Amino acid sequence: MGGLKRSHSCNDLGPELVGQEVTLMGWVLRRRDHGGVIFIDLRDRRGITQVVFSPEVNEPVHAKAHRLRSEWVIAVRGRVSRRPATMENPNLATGAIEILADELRLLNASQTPPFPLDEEMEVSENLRLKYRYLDLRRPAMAANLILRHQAVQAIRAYLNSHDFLDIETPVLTKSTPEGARDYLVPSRVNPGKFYALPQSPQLFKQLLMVAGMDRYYQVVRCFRDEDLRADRQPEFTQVDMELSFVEEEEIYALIEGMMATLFRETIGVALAPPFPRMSYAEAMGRYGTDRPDTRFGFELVALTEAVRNCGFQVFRQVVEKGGLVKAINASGCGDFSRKDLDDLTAHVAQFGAKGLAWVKIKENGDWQSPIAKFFTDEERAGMAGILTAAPGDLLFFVADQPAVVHQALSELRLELARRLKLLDSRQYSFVWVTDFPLLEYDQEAKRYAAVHHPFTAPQEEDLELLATEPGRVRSRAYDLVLNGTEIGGGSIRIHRKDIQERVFAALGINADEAAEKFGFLLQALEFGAPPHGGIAFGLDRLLMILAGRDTIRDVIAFPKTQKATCPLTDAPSEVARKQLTELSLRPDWK
RNA sequence: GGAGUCGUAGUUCAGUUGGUUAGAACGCCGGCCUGUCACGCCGGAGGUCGCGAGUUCGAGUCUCGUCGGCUCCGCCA
Repeated sequence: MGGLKRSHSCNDLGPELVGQEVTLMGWVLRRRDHGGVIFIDLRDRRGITQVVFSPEVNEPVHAKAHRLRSEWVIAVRGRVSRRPATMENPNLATGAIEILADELRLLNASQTPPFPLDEEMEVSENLRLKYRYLDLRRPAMAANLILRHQAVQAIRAYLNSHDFLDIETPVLTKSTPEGARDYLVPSRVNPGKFYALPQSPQLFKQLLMVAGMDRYYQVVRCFRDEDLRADRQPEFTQVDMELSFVEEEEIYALIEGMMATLFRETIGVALAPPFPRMSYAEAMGRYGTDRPDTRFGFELVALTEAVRNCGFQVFRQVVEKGGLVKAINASGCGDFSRKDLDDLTAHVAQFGAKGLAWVKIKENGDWQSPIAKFFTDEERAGMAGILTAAPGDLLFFVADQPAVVHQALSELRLELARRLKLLDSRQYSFVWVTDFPLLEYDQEAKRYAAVHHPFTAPQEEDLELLATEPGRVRSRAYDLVLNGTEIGGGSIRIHRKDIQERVFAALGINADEAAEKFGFLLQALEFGAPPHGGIAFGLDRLLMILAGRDTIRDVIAFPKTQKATCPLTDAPSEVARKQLTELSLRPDWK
């Protein structure tokens, strides 16, 4: 750099520095060449400063500036100059000043970038990922990484001040049954055996509690070999924590404080804890999902009893077969077109709904609906009353088995909210969802499976149901939901071996299998395991919401495509035959 | 495993019912320009229409397959 040293960033020059000589280093964002005078917008990750090359200041330097191109890396030495009042740029933090260049060093040239970096133009994701280092130069993307840094710092500071220890856990660990598909790593030293990458440090953090560490946290990478989504990557980051000698209330308060700190210190939003709470049963009943978006209404209303003996066969038969009939009052949507209704019907069809009955309430209260004729006046009035229907309203009904009704109406209310633009990304609606079932019946495997994970404690008063009606046992698990996204979840754990064994029994895991898969945990529980519990947050999802983005890829420096590839490095890739034989792997696909 | 959608210049897109030489904007290259900040003006270059078959006198356009991006279902304790 020829003895030059950067004195300031491209964002911290103001009128107070007028007359001072500074040296900036950065990338050429744009060149405006007027022949006589040349303007360069110089960019680094902190901001943009205008540099002026004038023949009156330094003719050779001015001549040199003609050659500058986009994304060239340069060093500029010059004097800070106040801009004439009419030429200030209010869009730039440094818009009151400019640099009169007296020296220009070309630190590196650049090819013309494959896509423009200077605006918010939508560029194909493939190209952005292939040239991610260019994509990340764009101020919006840089801001996401900066936000991520600030968020992690705020969380660490909060947990450090609450006496937590940051302890690392293994990345090469043991594959365990249940849960997501594992990423496997073959062991060279132990032919035919495999490590698994952790889906979460669950067992290790429990062992740390047995070890007396009391309060543990880690910002930790986790791996799940499942199909990707906008909010799911094969590797993602958890803020993982575990505490001894606590119960639910202490964890709720701790986390509410952490969220308040996080939101204040990153985006300057003041949250107002405590957050509302809702049981799983209530969430399913009112919203049809265990992660309700509580920013808007359109709640589900049960009509099963009201239609049990009604004249509409479709509803009656569903009820007779043990199904549900539920409805949403899309208040004020009576002007939806036939196409709107068709689109919404198609939308709920993807979630298994065989139909979507609708009713428009006319000015005189009459029903405009394909199904109006199947009901008596009394039946219509009864349902309208339950739904508090008023003229101009639009009612939607779904009749089916409970899971279908709930999913269809849950997705319907989200789609309605999107269409009506009710989703304000600057509104932050938290809710704790509690009292989850401990187990659910897996139709395919013909056995019960853990809703949360197998180490979640059952609620004391439901313990006796474990052997008789396992599906009715409630757990001490909780999720924190923000704007319809599950951002974190955890539970009070089982710390007694006898209860852990009873849960394994309910899961159909026999003693031998339990010993083989989790023997180390069971043994640890016999060596003075303290009562403990914890929670883990999906850092990427949390950041997506903080950044107002709709995919976690935008808050991850180097994410993967939906096919789990990396266009930048071309991972995954083939490996040499020798590498496979060293690992005792004998591929048979060629 | 399945559904949808997109793929045309470096980028973002348009391209009619299948019809002659595939367009625009931005970017790029050259020239002019002393106050711009998405500078302006003049000129120019730039295309395997993702790939492969098929239908047709003729395919960017229709059909089938395939590859890739994205969204979703299943899956994700």
